[in-house]
Amino acid sequence: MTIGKLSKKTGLSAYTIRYYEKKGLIKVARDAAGRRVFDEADVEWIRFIQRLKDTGMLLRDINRYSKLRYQGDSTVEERMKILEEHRKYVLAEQEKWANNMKHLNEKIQIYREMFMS
Amino acid sequence: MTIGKLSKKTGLSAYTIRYYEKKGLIKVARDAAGRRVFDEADVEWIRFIQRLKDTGMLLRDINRYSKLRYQGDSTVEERMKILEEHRKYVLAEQEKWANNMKHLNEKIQIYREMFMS
DNA sequence: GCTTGACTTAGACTATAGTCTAAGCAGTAT
DNA sequence: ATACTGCTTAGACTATAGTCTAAGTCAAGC
Repeated sequence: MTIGKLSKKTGLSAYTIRYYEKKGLIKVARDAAGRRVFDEADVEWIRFIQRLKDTGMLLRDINRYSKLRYQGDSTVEERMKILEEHRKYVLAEQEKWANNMKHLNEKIQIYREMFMS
Repeated sequence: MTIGKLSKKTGLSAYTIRYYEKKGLIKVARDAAGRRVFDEADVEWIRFIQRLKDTGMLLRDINRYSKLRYQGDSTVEERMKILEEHRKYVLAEQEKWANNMKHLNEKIQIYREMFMS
């Protein structure tokens, strides 16, 4: 699969995919002509990167995880620890969002009363 | 209250508070010597800005809201609409976070099984 | 055999949101 | 009076994450 196909599959722009490769987040195979070649495993890995990004992990930290992943199964424990640490962060964020949502609802309610009366 | 006190109260740096003023998010009174003077109403407003920011609203959009707010009660309806729109966004984000959390837990579980066995 | 379209590179540019510096002024403490 | 602290300004600088351009290569269809 070419970078264009992968871009369509993942929703990342080709620019961004190249940028992720340059940063070290993904390692990419090449064909005889020097063009990037991707497979389904790359798609899965990109999707996981997107999840980490969506939950506020910085590329810097995703990169740390990525380096371990490319080192193979011996790094499973360390990767698990990173994810467990990140899980704590996500839980805290969810709490923050819930709290902010509560206040947002209250504010809207106040406005609604002001506007109705 | 000076900018230093407000900074301590809100957790924003003095730099950031000045930056928010420059951007138009907050309007600030001055004393005879030209120094910024804040009151409790400013603290409340900053705290609300922080909530909007924490829920992913861009300064650009917070600014739009701010301009209406400084125009007085006649803009209540419009502000309410902005908040209701933003509320939808926050709900969608919460769903995304919940979904990502689910996958994160699954991944951790897989690692845990790999590590334990 | 030429055009078209997708690919390649390095490096410049953008957006967002700060963060800091330099030079200077105001008010308080010794 | 002098030193100290906290404030003032404009504008330069930083971090993060892309986004795009220029110049060129390659393979397929006509």
